Amino acid sequence: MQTVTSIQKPAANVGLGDSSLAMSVASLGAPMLYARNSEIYGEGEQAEYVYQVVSGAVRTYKILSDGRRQVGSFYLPGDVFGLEVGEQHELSSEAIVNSTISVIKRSTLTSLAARDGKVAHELWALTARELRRAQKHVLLLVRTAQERVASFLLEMADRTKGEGQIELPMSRQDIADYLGLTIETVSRTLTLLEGQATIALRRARCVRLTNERQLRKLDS
Amino acid sequence: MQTVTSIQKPAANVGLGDSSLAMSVASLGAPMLYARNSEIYGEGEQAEYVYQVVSGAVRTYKILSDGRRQVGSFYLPGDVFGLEVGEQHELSSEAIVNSTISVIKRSTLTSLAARDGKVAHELWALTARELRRAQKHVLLLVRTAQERVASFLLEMADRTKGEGQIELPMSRQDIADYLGLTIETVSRTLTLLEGQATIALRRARCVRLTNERQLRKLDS
DNA sequence: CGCAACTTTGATACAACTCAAAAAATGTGG
DNA sequence: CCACATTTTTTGAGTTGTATCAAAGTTGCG
Repeated sequence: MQTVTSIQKPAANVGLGDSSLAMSVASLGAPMLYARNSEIYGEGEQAEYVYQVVSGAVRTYKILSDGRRQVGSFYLPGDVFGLEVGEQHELSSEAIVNSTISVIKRSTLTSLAARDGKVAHELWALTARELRRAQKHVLLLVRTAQERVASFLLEMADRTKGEGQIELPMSRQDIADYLGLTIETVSRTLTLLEGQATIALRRARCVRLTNERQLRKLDS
Repeated sequence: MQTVTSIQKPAANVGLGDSSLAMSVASLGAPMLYARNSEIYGEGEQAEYVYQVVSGAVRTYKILSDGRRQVGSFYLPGDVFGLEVGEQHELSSEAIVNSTISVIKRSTLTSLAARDGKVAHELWALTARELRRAQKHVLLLVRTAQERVASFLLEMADRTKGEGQIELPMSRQDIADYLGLTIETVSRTLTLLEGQATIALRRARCVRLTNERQLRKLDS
């Protein structure tokens, strides 16, 4: 499960970064293949690289003292992750499914930033985006299970733009660890939402949002 | 309760910022007085200024759709807050007690940053610090009430360095809204910790950590 | 001193967790 | 392609930690 392969061809531009930084990572980065469940970096490791998902999906997480895992974020194609200001990675990261990840040396970006204030601002803005994401995560964790799941589904729908149908790359355990719930509660809540005809579960990892208005009411 | 007063003398350097940015805010900023419970800025307002606590204490927060309040952070003397990369403030902020706050125009800092890469890096680092704080907050919210309260007390002790004795500027409601609990649960948990001789409550807002080892075990 | 705000304590309710097992999906080798 | 093994997901029954509702103490200020 630890397969990591460098591939030669630059991947097609996923076209999700309108920022010059995301473009830089895409154009200057080396595309690498990570197998499902393989580690990309570990918490506490030197933060030598910055990453961008080309295809697939990534989770970042921490292991708590009691053995539970808390997922910090999910990253989808176009998303940049692993950028640190300090020397070490704050969380660990793994590929959720077989993924292509563009990898660029952090020093390349920081030396670019030293000469170009625009790049420096992009790096700052990227960290600020992560901050807003974490702040939203805090707000999520004080809500009910229904509200957390509804919010998660809407977020995924927004980010995948899959015409009302979401293909979830992650397991119930991943979702539970992101939402601060158990897999049983996530499963039960999805079943409940299905019973209300708020969503339709075509398969376990394929969700159709049949009543987005109702979901947004729960989210709000 | 909305008293805000500009005062003339620069406040004494609180000496908590070894970063040049904190120094810049302290030296270039205008000291202002904010009365207890007065708003410093509101969510969604233009983020025209950056703030540093000189004396007193500040909370940032959001109001949820159901009327509950979630406190994002507490800021103590030396702490910089209200720095945004975007145009608007993400949270609201209020003085917890009568406070002196040093206020500086954000444009002053950003134009400094445009000429001095060191300053640009400081701004970035400050946002990264907020990100780490928010990530810790996420981890806090998935733990038990005892663990949350223990962690909060240790954090406050570290930040106030009050010789094992903490003078809390904030109410039980503030603490509850920070920890994602009710005031009753916070109160009961403090009583429980007191019963275990883990802490001593000299007065409601004055806590002595009598068994820090036990608290750290809960925090871990 | 006396009132208002804050904190603590008590009794009960309920949402989410735990433990357990069935059902469904996924992968593997013959 | 099917039979089997494994993993993942769902469902069920019972428990528990925290919330809610209610009231009694405290504290601090005007």
